[in-house]
Amino acid sequence: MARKKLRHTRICSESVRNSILKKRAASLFKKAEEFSILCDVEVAIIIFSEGEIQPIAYPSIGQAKEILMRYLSFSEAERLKKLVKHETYLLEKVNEQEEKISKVEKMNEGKEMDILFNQLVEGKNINELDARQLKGLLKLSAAKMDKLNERKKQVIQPSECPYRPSDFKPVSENVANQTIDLQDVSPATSLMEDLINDPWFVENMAANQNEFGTDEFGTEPAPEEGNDNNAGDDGNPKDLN
Amino acid sequence: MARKKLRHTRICSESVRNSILKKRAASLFKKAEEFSILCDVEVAIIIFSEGEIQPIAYPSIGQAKEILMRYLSFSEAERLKKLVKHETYLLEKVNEQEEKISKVEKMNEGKEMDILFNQLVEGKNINELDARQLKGLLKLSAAKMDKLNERKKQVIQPSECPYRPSDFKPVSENVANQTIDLQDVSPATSLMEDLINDPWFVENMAANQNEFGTDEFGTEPAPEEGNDNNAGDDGNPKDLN
DNA sequence: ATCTATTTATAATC
DNA sequence: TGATTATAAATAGAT
Repeated sequence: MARKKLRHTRICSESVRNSILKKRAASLFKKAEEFSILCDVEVAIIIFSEGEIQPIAYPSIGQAKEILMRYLSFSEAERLKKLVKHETYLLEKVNEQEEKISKVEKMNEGKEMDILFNQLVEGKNINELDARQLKGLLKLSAAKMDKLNERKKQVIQPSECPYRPSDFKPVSENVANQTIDLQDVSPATSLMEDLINDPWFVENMAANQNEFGTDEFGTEPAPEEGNDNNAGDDGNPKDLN
Repeated sequence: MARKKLRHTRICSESVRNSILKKRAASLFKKAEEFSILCDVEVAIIIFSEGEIQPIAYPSIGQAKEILMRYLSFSEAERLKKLVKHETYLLEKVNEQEEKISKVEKMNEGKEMDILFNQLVEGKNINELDARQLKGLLKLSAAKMDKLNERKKQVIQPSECPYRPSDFKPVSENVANQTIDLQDVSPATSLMEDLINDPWFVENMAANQNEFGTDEFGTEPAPEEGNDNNAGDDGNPKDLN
């Protein structure tokens, strides 16, 4: 600084200002260079001139960037942490959705089997089903059989449970209400009536005897008729496992 | 610089070096301040001293950070762009999953209605259903009615289609095979037999007459019996829309 | 820290 | 622009 005391205001003339800017920037960088060597420090300087997009930088734009990145590493790390957290959250959401789908699809499979079961009961030909459907139906049939056997034990040995258990619901409420009254007849008889009138039971019995898909109208009371017309079924189902 | 020409080598003494460092850093910042006012520029300086974690910065650590971030904005923007792209990808994946779920759930609803329909046919009491189930069943019943009516037209006017259409499958194949042969009897008769023996049709007729849930065994051929025991149903279903 | 002999930086001028 | 120069500012080393 010379000839006049330093001014603490902006230089009006643009040309002068630009001239001074160059000199001062060079000077500043020179001092920075000297400083960094003398004191063994890393110095980075960025100068943004109004209107200019590209800044002036020391030691160079690239090096300054590297130094500044290092300086910003702490807050950068925090920002990245948040972003990673958000990303993790989204991935978790995706996984949740996938689980939900597989759950619903499983439910769907169960319902499909229920429908197929009922269709079979109503007389659908077993030959129309594929292996997957047969497999699912066998599983469903086994479950229904288990329930029926359990009920059978309960009714055959009424001493342990003389009255109809409250949690037992006949498959067909109509049959129980109209044709049979468990309070009036012997349990064994009511069970047989119940089972005979239950299409599920009929179908399960047939399944257990390896005789799928009798071609009669399955929901019609079965035992009174001869079941000898198993049209279209050879009685030898393939091994589905 | 004074008393001796400037050294271009590192100061050995740590104490001296630190002393010089303070002076020079202050001087540098003073020049930077003067410069920024005089030339109307933004200046940011970062000084990393070896061993020190926290750097010395001008105009302040916070302001320097802001300026440096702006300087790095271009490469920063690119990084963020990539991250946002990844995030968008994940969000799209989530949306896809949600669509898939709603699709499967819709399918599920359809299957549930099918099951309910069959259960009703087998005698399930209409009172056990809730509004949603009734609504779904009404929809399903309407669809089944449409199909039946279509078939009715086809059979009543056999001139346009003298043989059984290949795409027509009786609901109960047994009934068609055993009790009725469409080739041998008049179309009208076979239709009536077909419909009378079809539990879906029976139930749909009942539904269309606003008489839900007769307490009889619904899969049993119905018309031969008096349908006057509509126990537990007042015949006035609520508006489900 | 303070002082001071020097060196450097630079505003104004050419 | 670039060089000159008078002078302000910076500062190494001593106190």
